[in-house]
Order: sequence, then C-alpha cells, then structure tokens
Amino acid sequence: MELDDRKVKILKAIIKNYLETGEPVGSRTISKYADLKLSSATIRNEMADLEEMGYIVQPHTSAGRIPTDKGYRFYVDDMMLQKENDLVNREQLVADREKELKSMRDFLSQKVDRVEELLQSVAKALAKDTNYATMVSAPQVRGNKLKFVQLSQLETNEILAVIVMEGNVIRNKVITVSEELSQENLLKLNILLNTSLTGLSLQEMNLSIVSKMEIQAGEHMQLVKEVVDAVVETISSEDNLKIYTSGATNIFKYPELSDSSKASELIYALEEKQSLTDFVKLEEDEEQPNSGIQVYIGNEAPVESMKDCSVVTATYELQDGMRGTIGIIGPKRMDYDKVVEKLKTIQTQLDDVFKKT
Amino acid sequence: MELDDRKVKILKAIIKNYLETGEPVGSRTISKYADLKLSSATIRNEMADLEEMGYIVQPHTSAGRIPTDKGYRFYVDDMMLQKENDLVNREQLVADREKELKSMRDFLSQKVDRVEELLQSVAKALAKDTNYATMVSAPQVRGNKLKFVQLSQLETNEILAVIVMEGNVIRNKVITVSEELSQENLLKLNILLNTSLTGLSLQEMNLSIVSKMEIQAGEHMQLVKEVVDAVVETISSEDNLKIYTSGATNIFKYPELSDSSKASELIYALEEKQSLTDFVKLEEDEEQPNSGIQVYIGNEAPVESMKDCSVVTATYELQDGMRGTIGIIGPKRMDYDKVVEKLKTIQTQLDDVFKKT
DNA sequence: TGTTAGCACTCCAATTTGACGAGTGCTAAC
DNA sequence: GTTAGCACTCGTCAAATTGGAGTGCTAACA
Repeated sequence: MELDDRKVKILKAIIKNYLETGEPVGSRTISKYADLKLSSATIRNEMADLEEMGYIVQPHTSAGRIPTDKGYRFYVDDMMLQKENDLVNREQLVADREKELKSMRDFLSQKVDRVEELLQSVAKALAKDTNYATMVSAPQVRGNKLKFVQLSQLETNEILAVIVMEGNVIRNKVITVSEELSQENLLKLNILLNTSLTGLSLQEMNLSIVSKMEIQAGEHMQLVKEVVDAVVETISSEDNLKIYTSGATNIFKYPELSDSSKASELIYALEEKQSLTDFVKLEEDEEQPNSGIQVYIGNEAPVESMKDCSVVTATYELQDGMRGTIGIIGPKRMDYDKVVEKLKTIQTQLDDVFKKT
Repeated sequence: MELDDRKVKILKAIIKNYLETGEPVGSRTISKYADLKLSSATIRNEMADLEEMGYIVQPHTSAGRIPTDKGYRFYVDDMMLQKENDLVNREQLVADREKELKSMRDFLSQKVDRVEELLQSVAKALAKDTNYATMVSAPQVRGNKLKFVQLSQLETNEILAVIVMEGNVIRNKVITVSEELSQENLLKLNILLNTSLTGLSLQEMNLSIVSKMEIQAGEHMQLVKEVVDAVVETISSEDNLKIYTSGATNIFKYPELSDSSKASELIYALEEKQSLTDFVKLEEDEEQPNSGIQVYIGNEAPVESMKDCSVVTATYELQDGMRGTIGIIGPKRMDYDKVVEKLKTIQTQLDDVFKKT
C-alpha cells in the first residue's frame, strides 16, 4: 500500500490533533477539518489503512487512533524537512527569533564568568519556557589545550594547583605531597610545568614529554610525577562531564507520564544524571545533519526509562570543537515545532556568548 | 485530663505500630500487646481520651487511629530524651556505630579534596541508606578568613582571581578589567592584596582598609577597586550557599506522599533548593540543644510543601564556627530512631574529615 | 470505482449497588 | 475500673448497569 497525498494529510491531521489534546482522535473529528472534505466514513477507511501500515493504533477497539512511534517519526522528519527547505519561513523565523535573542542576550551576558551558573540558568529558563524537563551538559574539555598551570602552597605538604584551559575552563585541585617544598623550588616547578605543558592537549601530554620533565626535575622527580598525574587526572576526569537539569517536575503536567512508577524512573534518571551522558556521547559522534538537532522518539532514546518520552537534543559549540549538549525531555506528544525553535535560539545564543568570551 | 502512664504506653504503642505498617491502628491490635493486659474495649476508652487530647485522630468514623502532629511530637521528644539519658544504650550505640564509622571513613577519605563531590556523595549515600530524600548544605563561608588571593593574567583585559579561604574553600573568579596591566604591576597588585587582606574575614574588610589599599595602589586605584569588589562579592555571594540533594525519588516509596500533586511539590522543592535554605538558616540560629539535631514534623517545617513530611536535620562543623546542615526528608511515619542515629554517625564523621583536612 | 449514510456492535468510563469487614461507641454486667 | 456484647458507621471491593464515543461493515449512490 502506498502513502498517498490524502493519507499523509489525514495522518498529519491526526497527529497534530493528538499533540494538542492528548486524547485519541476519532474519524468524526478529522472529517471536520476544512481542507479535506470527506465524511467520517471515508476517513475511517483511510484510518484502517494507516493502522495497517503501522502509523497509528487504537488503544482499544472502540476508541480513536493515536500515533505510533513510526507515526511520530514520520511527522518529525517531515517537519524537519519543511524547516530545511522553506526559505520564506526561515526568514520569518530569523525575525521572530531576533526578539528572543535580545532578551536572552541581556540575561546571559550577566553571568558569563561562571560557566556553571550560566548553564544552570539556561536549563532553568528553558524548562520554564517550554514546560518540559531539560538537561544541559557542560562543554567537553577533551582535546582542549592547557593555557597555564599555577601552583601555590597551602600548607607545608599541600599544594593548590589551578589549571586553566583554553576557553577559560578552570579547575582547582589540592595535591597532598610527600615531601616539603621551598618557595624557590615551587617557583621552579611552576616554570617547568608551564614551559613543558602549556599549549598541549591531553592527548599530547604523552609519556615522552612527561619523562623528559621528570628528568629535568632532578631530585623532585617524585613530586613532578604527582603533580602531572593530578593535572592529567583533573583534565581527563570522567566526571568533568557535568550535566545540569531543571524542570523535572514538569513531567507531572502530562498525565501519560505522571503515573507514579514512570515519573519515579524518569525523575531518577534526571537526578542521577549518569544515564543522560549517553545523549551527550551520541551527539559527539553525530555528523550534525540538521544543524545538530536530534529527535529521539520513545525507544530511540538510549535511556530505558525514557521509552514513553521524546527527547530533542541540540549541540552548541564553544570553540576548537568543544561541544556541549542541550536536551529537552517531554511526552511523545510534545510540541516538536516549538521545541526545535527554542533549541535553535539557545544554540545560536550560546555559540555567541562563548565565542565572545 | 492527664496523660497518665497507661495512656503513654498506649499512645506509644499506637504510634510505633503505625510507623511500621502505615495503616490506621485499631483497639484490637493494641490489646494484643503483651505488656499491657487490657481488652480492646478498655483500649477503646483510652483511645477516645487520647483523641480528645489531640494526640491521635480517626481518618473516618469507623477506622483505627493515626497519630496527629502533636502525637508524633510527643513520640519524638520522648525518644530524644531517652537517648540523652540512657547511658547504657549510648555505649551500645557507640559500639554499633563504630562499624559504620569505619566503612564510612574509608569511603569519605578518598575524596576529601573535592568538597563538592564529598558532600554530594554524603547526600547520595545517606539517601540510599535510609530510603528517604536527603539534603546537605555546604559549610557557610561567612565569617571565615581569607588565606590568600592569587591573580593571574588570562588575556590582556582578563584576570583570573583564585581566592582561598581557611579550610581550603576555593573560589575562582574571572575579572574583566578596563585597563591593561603589565606583569610587573600584576605582581605588585598581588602583593598589595595579600598583605592587606590575608587573615581578614569578610566583616573585617571594611571601608578604611579598602580605601587605604586604593591609595597605595596609586594610579591603579580603579583596578584595585574592581578586584576587591570581585573578591568581596565572591566571598559574600549569597549563592555560595550550595545545597546538594539526593534520593528525591525515594518519596515514591511512601504512598501517602506519592500522589502526583504532593510528589510534584516536594520534588520541586528539592530540585529548586531555594526553599531548603530556610532549614540551614534555622540551624544557624539554633543553640544546639540535642547535639544539633532537630526534628520538624509537618507544619513545623518552614517549607509549605513539606507539610505532609517530617524533616530531621543535623549540623556539622568545619572549623571556626563554619557550619553546614544535613537534612533527611521523609514521611511523618519515618523511622526517627534510625534516622537520628544515621545523622549522628555522619555528623561525627564529617566533623572528623574536615578537622583532619 | 470511490464516497457516503446508516446501523449493529464493541468497549471504556463512570456510576450504582450490595456485601463485607474492620472498628467504633455505648450499655450493662462483673 | 474493666469487660463482654451489640448495634451502628463507614470505607473498600467487586459486580452490575448505563451512556457514549467510535468503529467496521454493508448497501446505495454518483
């Protein structure tokens, strides 16, 4: 059977209606749509076809139809294609977005110096704006270059290492050392570290460079080892992958998600954050097809507990290919159109903020 | 009417039973208790009295009784008194706790150098252990003394200030300055800042000291102003009050809290965190009566959305009166005894970890 | 051949009903 | 002061009832 023009129209009408109401939609409802003058009986026949083709199902025999994941997928793909091609639309959107951009910019520029807070506010604002749950991952440091290291003495056997990466990503690390260290030697060590490591990415801090440093350090070999280890560990540390979430309780606004066991699992995933890293990883591998926007419907998501949700993600770029991910988690019947637009706005905005920094 | 010995026994039996089952408890259930040989009819009479006195209520006419907030309050106060006085019990507990302390110590000592992670793990472990929701506030920096400041150049017009407080509380701040700065001047500024401000608490960085510094800075007066402002702002910044939460989804384990609107409000409070600061503030004012452990039952809590919960909080000390708060949020019928013990354990443990650092 | 009106049928959701049981309050007797 | 007994209340559960929304199918029509 073929998905002819009329079937497409009906399918879209069904999904659109379902997105709005959340109720199964019957043939009579669709037959009232102005632009296709068909009786409910005809619609019913078409619906039967669409069901056979797997785009819609009935929750039970005498109920209206609701979209399947395949149906949603068709709808979303079509929408994305529309956005890609429709140039007139695009210009309109740019104009529309300009307003948001402005207010957003004012809002963001106030807190540029604290990336953590910035991303948390983005998550929060987006959640409030969309009424869905949100996640924002901090940009991945991997592959980024070291700007400088600064060692200072805290106590006789404690050293504070301040590590600054390109893009002003800053990490602090307290290192407990086994031997005491004079001011003079600390200075030397500082110089040694900076001349040897500055401008290198994690990958480039390989064995030969490190062993060379250790030789230069002479009697403080052991200490250098400890510090370099700490630096490497700090930069590469898996849990650098911070994820900020917000609006978890928004899911209670959607009855199909608020039953206690589903809600519990979902909120757990958002609180625990571990599983959310899967989305970030997926984004990293991705070849950026739709300006970096991805839609996961139901089981397409890499997270088990989100099988009843849809997730829309976007990537933003810091610089040098450092990327972060923004995600919106909502019911399958989320307002994809609006969500995609919001994400595009934030994306542009974040790119902007970070490039300026 | 007076709360005589027998009434107390019956009341305690009712509450204890209700804590275990979560079901309204009837007169027959209590009459089976071995240590008070009374028929259900007698119990019924006593129950009627207890109800009149406001310790228990019936959810509906022909149901068993459940404790009121007043009832819980009596139960908890009695328990705390017991713990205070019962020395034998206490020794037993110390022995019991020793085991936990050991495993806990191993666990904590691994991540001492990252306070943030440490506190987050405490929240997590405690939530897993108790099956309630938990919160842990970072120790308040207010009143703490500055150890040193370190300025480094990031870009021509950007300076990184690393601010270290007593207790190795570290803050980073990127300051955008209006004038360019030579290496030499940066060094001078560093010295000026440290000689003037080191060892001072926020309260002591008053106007006279700052203006004195500004004079010394000569032509860089404007810059000093900016830096000092940044330092002060960073130290005093209200949002230094970080709160870590965990186990929010544990509330779904208790039917009386899992109805969607209650759960939503509760989880929102835990996610938003703003309202949780009220507990921290209350603790600060508190004169530490029961080794710093407080129990809030229902409306006693300063947070509206927790009117159906109980909250148990404890304070831990870092040093110099820097205090943080640990809280456990659960249903009114939580296992107060266990929770108080757990909190005491963690309290000791954290005191320990921080004092050692 | 495609479209439509009509009708019997299905099934859910909401409401009603009745039986059951847990628990109470009261009274009278011990 | 305590207890046994009894009538009464009320919530819970399951079964029965009803109404309505929506379907599939058939026959007639253009």
